[in-house]
Amino acid sequence: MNGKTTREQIIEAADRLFYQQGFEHTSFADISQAVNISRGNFYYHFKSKDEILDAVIKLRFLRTQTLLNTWEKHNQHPLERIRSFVNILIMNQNKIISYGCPVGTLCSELNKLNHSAEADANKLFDLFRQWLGQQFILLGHVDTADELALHVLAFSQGVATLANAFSDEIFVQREVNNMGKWLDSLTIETQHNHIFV
Amino acid sequence: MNGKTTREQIIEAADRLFYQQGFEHTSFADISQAVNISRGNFYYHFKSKDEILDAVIKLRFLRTQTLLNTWEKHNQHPLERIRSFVNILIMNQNKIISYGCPVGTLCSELNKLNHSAEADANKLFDLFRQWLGQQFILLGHVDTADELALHVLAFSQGVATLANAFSDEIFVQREVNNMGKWLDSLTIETQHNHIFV
DNA sequence: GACTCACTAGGACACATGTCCTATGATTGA
DNA sequence: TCAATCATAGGACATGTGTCCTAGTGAGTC
Repeated sequence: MNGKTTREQIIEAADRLFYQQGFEHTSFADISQAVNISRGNFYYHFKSKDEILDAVIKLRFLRTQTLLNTWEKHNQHPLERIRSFVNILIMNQNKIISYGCPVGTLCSELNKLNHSAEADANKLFDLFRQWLGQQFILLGHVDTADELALHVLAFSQGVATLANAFSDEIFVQREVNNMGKWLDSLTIETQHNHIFV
Repeated sequence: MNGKTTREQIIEAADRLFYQQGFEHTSFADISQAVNISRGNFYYHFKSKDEILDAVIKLRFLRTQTLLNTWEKHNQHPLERIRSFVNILIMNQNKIISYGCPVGTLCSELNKLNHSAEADANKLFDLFRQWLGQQFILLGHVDTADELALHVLAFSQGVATLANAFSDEIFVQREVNNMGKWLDSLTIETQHNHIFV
């Protein structure tokens, strides 16, 4: 129909619905309705609901990697790359206000469900963490790179959670500005370091 | 048995289980087992599961109010009150690492469930927001009180989310220290203002 | 002792859900 | 053209769940 295989359509619909409604609260009926296939046909493509979850996490993982690579290519300066990350909050503002952060809310839910896929979901956080850490290393903050990475990550999670609870765009913009200034102050301290990769 | 009415026991068990397992994932069987009563007996005390959720949110709301009042009594200085808030992350470290923030995760879940109680749950956030704002006003930050309150709230949410995902105590302690320094810098800027209530 | 009433136990009921099975149509390759 | 494989539809099945109903218990009261 639209060039995508049924399997791909299922994964993408599941990805969207898991984000909007949560994993547990999304039924096979929901997904099959979204893809317009029968519920029984489902098990030809996936042996279980958990298998779909795995596929969704894998998809998000690959998408994230692609995104990070894009930011690296489009921004010579590590600081600008970090700004790209922070700017997701603006770019995806509407979605975040409606449904929160896709990564944070998924990890949180799987944690409560005591689901075995929790570790895989946490790897999404790890991906950002490693990448941000790498940028801070390039900025010269070798010793504190991981701490700074976690700080930026925590910032984004906090803003996403409250943006969702309060549906407040202005708050998001203001916090992103704050974070921008904080990033500036980091570079000023080490502006002698101009070797980037 | 232990001086509590059955109704109270149900609410407290539900409060704990909703926190640990999530609202939807907690069944009547879970709660009745925790309280040691039959599942059927349940509907004598509550007409529906949603009614239990309402009672749990109400309980949390009252507990929070009590907590905030305690902090006000025990700390003359608004800055110390705010520090008390930030220190929940340390005080409840183990729970937060295991299950995240009770408020944040509940609001997030109810949002995904499109549950009518979401608004009530968000009032828990509002309670902290108003209270923190009040303290910042007392500190002299009249115009930016609400912004600062949201900033501190977002901070706590971000730290709780990552603490849960990474199970990292050191990260929590470090971020709390950072926030402490940030609070110091706020007072230094306005240390001429010494009128507190 | 009879009565009331708060409280409890146990099971029935309808419904949704994840899973599985079988039959049928579509596509492909020799 | 025909057989084999892919893909799909539809329904069966067991299970768990929220909800509801009815019978029973036990303490207190007249």
